[in-house]
Amino acid sequence: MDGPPSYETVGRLSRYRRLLTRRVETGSEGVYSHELAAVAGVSAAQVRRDMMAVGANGSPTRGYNVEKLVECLSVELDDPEGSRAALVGVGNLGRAMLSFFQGRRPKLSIVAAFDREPYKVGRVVCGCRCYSMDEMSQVVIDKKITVGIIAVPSSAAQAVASELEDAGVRGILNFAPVALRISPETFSEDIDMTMALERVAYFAGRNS
Amino acid sequence: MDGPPSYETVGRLSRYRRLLTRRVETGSEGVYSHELAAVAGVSAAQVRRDMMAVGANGSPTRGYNVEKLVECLSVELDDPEGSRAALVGVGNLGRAMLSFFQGRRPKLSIVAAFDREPYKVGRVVCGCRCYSMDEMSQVVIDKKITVGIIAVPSSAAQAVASELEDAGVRGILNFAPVALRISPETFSEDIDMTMALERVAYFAGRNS
DNA sequence: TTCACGCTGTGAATTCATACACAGCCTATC
DNA sequence: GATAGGCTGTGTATGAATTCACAGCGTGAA
Ligand SMILES: NC(=O)c1ccc[n+]([C@@H]2O[C@H](COP(=O)([O-])OP(=O)(O)OC[C@H]3O[C@@H](n4cnc5c(N)ncnc54)[C@H](O)[C@@H]3O)[C@@H](O)[C@H]2O)c1
Ligand SMILES: NC(=O)c1ccc[n+]([C@@H]2O[C@H](COP(=O)([O-])OP(=O)(O)OC[C@H]3O[C@@H](n4cnc5c(N)ncnc54)[C@H](O)[C@@H]3O)[C@@H](O)[C@H]2O)c1
Repeated sequence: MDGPPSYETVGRLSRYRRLLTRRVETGSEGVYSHELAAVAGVSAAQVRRDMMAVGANGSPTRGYNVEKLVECLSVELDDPEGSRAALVGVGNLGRAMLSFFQGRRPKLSIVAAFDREPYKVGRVVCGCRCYSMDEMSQVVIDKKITVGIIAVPSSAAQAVASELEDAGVRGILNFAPVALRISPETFSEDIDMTMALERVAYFAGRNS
Repeated sequence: MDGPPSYETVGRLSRYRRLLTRRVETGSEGVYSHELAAVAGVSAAQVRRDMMAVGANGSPTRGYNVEKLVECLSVELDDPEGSRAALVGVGNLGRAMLSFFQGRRPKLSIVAAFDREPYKVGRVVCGCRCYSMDEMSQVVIDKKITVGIIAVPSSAAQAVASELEDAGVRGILNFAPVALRISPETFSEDIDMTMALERVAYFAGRNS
């Protein structure tokens, strides 16, 4: 079970790091797989498997060293040069994203926003400048942007995805409820909030 | 492979319905599994399996009747009396949710908002009244609310989840990046946007 | 020094979702 | 009426992710 961490593993690694970052502030030295498992909401065996995937090793008596582990996870997760993201669609959701991610993580930040509405272009939202769509390819190159976030209406999502790809972006986080047709070179992940809410309503009714 | 639709299947059913709703407006009579599969971004076999799960059947020559199918999916997905949701945390993300879901679907709507900030209580945001946290148990009963949406900071998420459960909610959509400890009676789904963005950045770098 | 405990690391088993592959069928066509 | 084509419905296979289960080990106690 070696090789690069899988899709699911990478997601959990991200969560582990966030939880451990909190814990390091409380001054804990070590953490056991079952402790991390409890706060992360997974099994202890799962945690140990994930640790194997990043080559972290713990001691049977002290568990995993928290600081070492955060460092190890960061080496795996963060690009050494950092990653920069562009947000397309400065609407309600887009503004929420901008406000949330501004200045949160040095290695991963939203450095540009795009919108087609002329009255939004040129404005600075949450410390992030909004550009016109025409400027995308230039801005993506200048700012070394590798990630795009699509927060436009679903009717515009496919066009935006293609523009992002053409500009050189290699990862897309898509909030629009459409299946994007993109090159297999480009990684994409969809977050469909409507689907999620409908699913919760479905199973809430079933568990009544 | 009978029995109730699985977690993943329910999610796809929701997506199918949305896609088919658009299609019915264009006047299409029937749809083949491979057509629906293409727009949904899944395989044709997957579509047919999902159709089996809801007991929908198509004809080898005409495919599935679109109107019948939407009806069939709605019978499966929608509670006959409708589902009503409460949003907790009228911040950036909460307001985006409110504006997006207002008046969108008759069988699933956000009918109340809650926040602890006194200056938000009593205001109407996107047609939805904001209540104080003290009013939760009463409002949940009065409005027959079965679903809760958690959009508060992660430090407050567990407390809010417990309050929602105590009030009688049986399904929770959680945006805070913490694993909720809730009764197994209650269904919960997490949407962790930070994790999703970190994952996209990770695989974007890898596919460079 | 010896022993017992509890955790790590990991092969094996299990579970679950998805994809394959084809029998059966309906329709259109000749 | 016979035939060919293409799609549905589904048993089976494949593949991936998770869990089980335990050997190995370091530590602290007796
Ligand atoms: N809670 C939510 O907000 C929510 C929930 C579920 C799904 N979504 C999805 O997220 C996406 C965004 O939702 P929202 O609520 O922020 O929408 P919104 O209407 O508030 O914002 C959309 C923004 O995109 C811009 N835009 C439109 N077409 C564009 C184009 N071709 N190029 C560039 N910019 C363009 C608009 O000017 C606007 O600023 C939608 O696809 C929606 O389906 C949102
Ligand atoms: N793009 C985003 O907005 C984004 C991205 C990733 C994660 N999240 C998560 O979503 C959640 C909400 O994010 P946000 O950006 O909307 O935050 P926000 O700070 O804009 O809003 C939080 C709201 O919750 C209210 N609140 C705080 N404590 C409360 C309590 N105990 N009871 C009731 N209300 C309370 C606050 O008054 C505020 O209105 C957070 O957990 C965050 O981690 C958001």
